[in-house]
Parts: sequence; structure tokens; C-alpha cells
Amino acid sequence: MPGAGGRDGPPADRDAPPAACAVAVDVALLTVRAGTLQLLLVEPDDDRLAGLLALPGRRVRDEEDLDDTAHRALAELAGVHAPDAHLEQLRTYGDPARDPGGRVVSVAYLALTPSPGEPSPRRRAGFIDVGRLDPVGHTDASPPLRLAYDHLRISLDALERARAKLEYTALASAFVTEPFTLAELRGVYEAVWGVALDPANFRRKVTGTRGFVVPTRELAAPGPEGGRPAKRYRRGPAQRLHPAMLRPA
Amino acid sequence: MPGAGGRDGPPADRDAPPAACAVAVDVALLTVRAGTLQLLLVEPDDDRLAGLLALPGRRVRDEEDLDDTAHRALAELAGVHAPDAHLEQLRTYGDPARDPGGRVVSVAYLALTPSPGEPSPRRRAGFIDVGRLDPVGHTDASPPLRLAYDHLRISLDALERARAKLEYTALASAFVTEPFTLAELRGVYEAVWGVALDPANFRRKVTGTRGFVVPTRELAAPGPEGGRPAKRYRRGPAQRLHPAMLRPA
DNA sequence: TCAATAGTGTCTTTTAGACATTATATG
DNA sequence: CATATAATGTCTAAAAGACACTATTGA
Repeated sequence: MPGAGGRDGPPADRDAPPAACAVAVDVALLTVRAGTLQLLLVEPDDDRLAGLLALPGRRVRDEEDLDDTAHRALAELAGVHAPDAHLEQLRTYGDPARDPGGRVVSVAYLALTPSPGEPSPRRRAGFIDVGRLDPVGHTDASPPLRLAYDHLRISLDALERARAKLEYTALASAFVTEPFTLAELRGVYEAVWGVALDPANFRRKVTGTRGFVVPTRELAAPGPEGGRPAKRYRRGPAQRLHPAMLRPA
Repeated sequence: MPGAGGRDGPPADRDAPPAACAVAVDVALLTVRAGTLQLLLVEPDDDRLAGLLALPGRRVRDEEDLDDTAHRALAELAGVHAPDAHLEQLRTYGDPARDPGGRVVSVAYLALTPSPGEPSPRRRAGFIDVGRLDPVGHTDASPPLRLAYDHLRISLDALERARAKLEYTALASAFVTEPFTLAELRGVYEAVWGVALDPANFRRKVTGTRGFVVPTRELAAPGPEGGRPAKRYRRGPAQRLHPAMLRPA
């Protein structure tokens, strides 16, 4: 609701003044590296949070659009400059107690990018395998990850959003660089969903969905052990998949 | 991003102070009445907005959860008390220029309820047919509706969200009161999507999806012109539909 | 009886899944 | 040649869509 200036009518209806309010943006950036889905995390500067990891996040500046804050958080805190990344709002987390230091309403974003070739992030930032977010099944070699604030919940929500959106949108191509092979695209689904897909049926589904991918005339170089060269494709204009590509039960 | 208190490290990295920031909640409440999908709108108190309609919205109070603000906006501005309504976040609108009176970040909600028996809202509030939101196809009897701020866009986003969610979730039952007949549930899909569905195939789909609806032993009274009495059902535990009920092309 | 609405059965088309087969590369 | 990966074809099972048919009410 806008109208902060003068909308709320007679004094009896007027809301309480804003007092100590803060709006921030936190970004859950997912990428596929080495066949696994990974999440970008940073070490908070706050010493009171030593030993914890957090999503990159920044306060929203005056006159700054929320999307710009998201890009700035990635750049300033993780050295990630990804202007072409897919960026969408996840949801807004507004529990009054979510930050013990004061009320902060956080607009969480989901970002999807192809894997940066190098371990790009400068600063104290890096990618973790999303499997380490799972509250169960940890080992000595992979202790349970501790995230600051409610960032574990945000991360899990982002993960579920990404998994769900692969089903009914063409978003998987946001994880690969153009041009790409269908094996690469299939690898995205397999990494995000954690399942193996039948290459033949996957191909039939993808190429049979109008506008999902468009073929080029290029061929990819085979791997070191040979194999038929794969055709390369680019993203098509389709946003939604009809019908959806359902996760195997 | 929380950590308003002390997270941002050295002064060089510190974000600008919050200054004049405001967070509000706007609610797009949809219901099905008389076979059509309708949206709840109110008249803003602000005289500068005379002639416009708006979504019910309120500032978020200190220590108030966002969901609570949504319920309060419905109650205070439209007299709608619907604690059991389906309420979910739509997205957050943060364009610095969206409110000419000052920066207001608005967390928009989508609310779905069964039709209130009476034209319940007190105050200057009422339901409009969502067809009137369409930017094209207006007549003299139905002039184009003018909404305040960016509330037209929010309303259209809410509409599309509701339409999409009927496909792959069991959310349609949020529009009907229990117990309900399958014809009533089908009427929800037809009103929200604006299409006619085959009763037989709809029944097969709904009853064949585990946990969507559970039968009772009750029968509904036939209409004034007769007809076989319909069985009544209640909502089942399923949240998602597998596979989805796709909108007809 | 008829009209109206609820519910069932059946057939066809489409889509998904399993998996065999062919094609093109490396060593 | 063998092996590896890409691409195509075929069969079966599941689901969607069209629509005939039966069931139960009011007038």
C-alpha cells in the first residue's frame, strides 16, 4: 500500500508511524557446478556471527530499486557481477523477531546463473553444495551447515522454488551458457532434482516443446574418449512449458 | 538481509541509513460470486485519489507480522474478517516512484475466500468483476476501471497467480465452503479460468487425484428445477496436484 | 411423462516411460 | 576393431478429451 504521505484518512484510522523500519534484500544464488547444485554464501562481517554463513544481503537504499539492491549485494559481498542472471523475487520475510538487532524486513531473491568458470567470488564467499542444507544426513566430513538469521529457511525455500519452476517453466536454460547441448541441459535437471533422466525421453520432450530450445548448426566437440558430437542449441522464446516436465515420483 | 544492527562491517561498506522508509501490505482478495471471479476494492480516504479504487492496504506496525497486517487491512478497510482465508504472498513492489507521496515498499498478498454470503464489506468497499481489469474490451456500461498507484498491476499479477495455481495445487477448494459438490468446485475453475470444463472428465480428474477431495455421506439438495442430488465433499490433505490440471489451450 | 442435473462407461488421442537401434566420434 | 556419446525408433502404460449412457430428482 502506497500513500504513505496522506492516505490513511482520519487520525483514528491512521497507522502507527514507521519508527525503526528497515528493508533489505537477500539473494539466494544457485548455480550448477561439477554436476551438483550449489548455493552462494558469504561470511558476515559482524563478529557476533563468527562461524556462521549467510546469504549476500544489503539494505535497500533510498531511490534504489529492489532488483538493483540484489545485484549490488552480489557484487559488493561476493564479487559476483551477473547482470544477465535470472533474478526473481522469492518472498519477503518479515517476522519481527527474525533479526535480534532490530526489525528488518527482507525481500529475498532467487538468482540463477551458469557456473562461473573460475571460483569467481572474491572476499569471503563461496559455493556450497545444496545437499549440505539438508537438516539430516551429515557426516564428520560434512558437518551440518549453520546459517545466520533465517537464512537456512530462505535457502530451502529458494531450493524448492527452483526445483518446482523447472517443472513448468523453461528456466533450466538459465543455468547454462549459450550455445548448449541437450546433455548439458539435462545435466541441469539432474543436478537440481537429484535424479537421473532418460536421455532419449528428455530429448523428445525438450525438442517437442515449441520454443523451449532452438537448434543451431554448431556441433560440440566430443569428450576426450570420443562419442558422437552433440548439436548445440540456444534458448527459445517460450517461458512456460506446456505440458510440464514433471519430476519423477 | 538482517543485521541492521551491526553487520555491515567497516564504514566503507556500510549501507546508507534507512532515512524515510515505509513498509506496507496490500491485499488482493479474490472470491467467486455468481459464477464470476471478483476482486475486493476500496475507496481510498485520500481526497487526492477521488474517483480511483485501490486494494485494501495498511502500513506494517512495529512488532506486527506481515500476515497480521494483511488481515488488519482487510478488516479495517473493508470490514472483511476472514481468519481462515487462504493468504499467501504475491510479491513485493518496491519501485521508488510507485508512490508519489514518498517511498513505500509494499508487500502484496493474494487472499482467496469463499464468497461472503452477504455483500459483507462495510465502508466504501465492494467487489468488482475481474473482467473489468482487462485493459481492452470496455463498453459504455462498463468503463475502464482506474486503480490508484500500481494497484492495477498488482491485481493483474494476483489474477495470473490464482489462475496458475489452480493448475498444479489444490487451491481451488479455498474458494468454496465445506462441504461442497464437485459442480461447485468445477464452477471455481470455470470462473477463474473463464472456460467451460467437461463435467465428466473433471470428476474423473478430481476424484482420481489422491487427497484432493474426500467424500462425505451427505447429499446436496437439488436445484429448483430438479436434478439428481450431488454428493458432498471436503478438502483433502493434498497440497499439490500430480499431475496438474492444465488449463485448456 | 419430461427436463434438469449427477454420475459412469467407453473410445480415441496424446504423452510419458522403458529400452532397442542407429550414427558419429576417439583410441 | 571396441568404446563412448548422440540421436532416433518402437512399444507400452498412463492420462486427457470427446461423448454416449445411466441415475435421481422436481414439475
